[in-house]
Amino acid sequence: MTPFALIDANNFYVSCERVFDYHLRDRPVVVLSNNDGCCVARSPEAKALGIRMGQPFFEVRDLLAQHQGRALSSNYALYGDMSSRLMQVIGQFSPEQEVYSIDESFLRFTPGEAAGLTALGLALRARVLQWTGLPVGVGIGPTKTLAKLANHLAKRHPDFAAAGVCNWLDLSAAARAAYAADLGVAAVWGIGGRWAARLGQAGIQTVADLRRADPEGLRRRFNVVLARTALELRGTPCLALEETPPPRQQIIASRSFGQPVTTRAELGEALASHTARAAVRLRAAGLVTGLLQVSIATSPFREDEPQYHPTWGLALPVPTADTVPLLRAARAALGLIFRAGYRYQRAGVVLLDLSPAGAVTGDLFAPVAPAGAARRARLLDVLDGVNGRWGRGTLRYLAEGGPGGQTWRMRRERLSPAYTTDWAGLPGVG
DNA sequence: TCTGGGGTCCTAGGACCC
DNA sequence: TCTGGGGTCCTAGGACCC
Repeated sequence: MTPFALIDANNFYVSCERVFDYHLRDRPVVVLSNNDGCCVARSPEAKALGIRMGQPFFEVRDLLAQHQGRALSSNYALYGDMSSRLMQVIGQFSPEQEVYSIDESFLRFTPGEAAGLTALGLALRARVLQWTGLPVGVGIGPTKTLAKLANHLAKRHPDFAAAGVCNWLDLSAAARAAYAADLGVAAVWGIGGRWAARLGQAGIQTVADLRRADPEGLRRRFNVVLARTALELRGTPCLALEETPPPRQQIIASRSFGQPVTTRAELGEALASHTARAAVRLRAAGLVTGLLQVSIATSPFREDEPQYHPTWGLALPVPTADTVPLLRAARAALGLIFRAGYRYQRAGVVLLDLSPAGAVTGDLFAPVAPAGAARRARLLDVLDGVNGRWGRGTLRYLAEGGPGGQTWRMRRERLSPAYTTDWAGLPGVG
């Protein structure tokens, strides 16, 4: 049994702000989303006033003022900086660390370390507080899901809240059963409101119910994710520590408007700005994109108004991280979906089909009009190079069209090792 | 003209997480 | 009047290909 710990900061954004502003202590504080629209972090005092996660700010503005509360616009540069310090301190307690989100981290320990983990949790919590000023909760368990559950107890249950540490491994079987019977199934990692309702109808209401349920039956009746969750709750690990994050699949830049917009020009300006931001992040990650997707949408809250939320993706002629072709694609996509007469509330850009910059040479995408030996040789060359670097992946190449032609069509094929020796298997070649 | 399996890609939607 | 942003995974149907 290899124990896991989950460490996460309490009310992370608010706690970051409090480190630098003494006047924010001991009073209700919320941090707001973009456009100051919603409350995305709440101090304990704000939670005590009944302010919910994601609640629109205009609904709580008066309440907050009545209690001398403060509402802050978000400062992501600050939170990002505090996050790196937090992760660095946490990482001192185990060589095996997974940074799970901006304020959460898993650690894994060796079986031999299991006995001393409660003390380690207390020490970790004290050191993080002393070195960063951030309060954290620590949950320890034999699986990631149980570490998460223990963390939930550490932060919310009176038995653990004072220490801020809950070690599932230290609990007796009777104590585990009692806590599990006390917790609704929605307290489990991966089970949200919708699933909790569906499970409730099936007679599974508490964590204890879910631990009792037969995983194979859950898989048949619901899905494999739920079956895994049930196994993890019983102490059978199904989720591994992911020390190296999996490659990114998409980069999103989207925003709501402060007020509805109606013209294509306004949408175009917003999309240009989103595209530029996404391109900056793309380059920072050392990636290129092969597909840009644009979406615009009316406000789902205005049920009295006609709704329209189209999406359009355009393949880039050449995978790129340059802003100019991306801007051009975004404008073209907008032209294909824009309809006058709607009040649009948000616009966004998604970059998809990401691959490492420089992994494929531009040569591959140059016009290769004549079919034949030269072309095959060139494709084969590149395939070797790509396969060498990536193993399996997606290869894009020009199948038809030419420099003077009007049709530039992209074809894509899944790359498999066989293709390096069997070039004839590639559609459009030879 | 009909028959058939095995695939990929795209759009859309639902669910979850932080 | 004002209702976040950035991600993941899964499913389904239609178009298209071999």
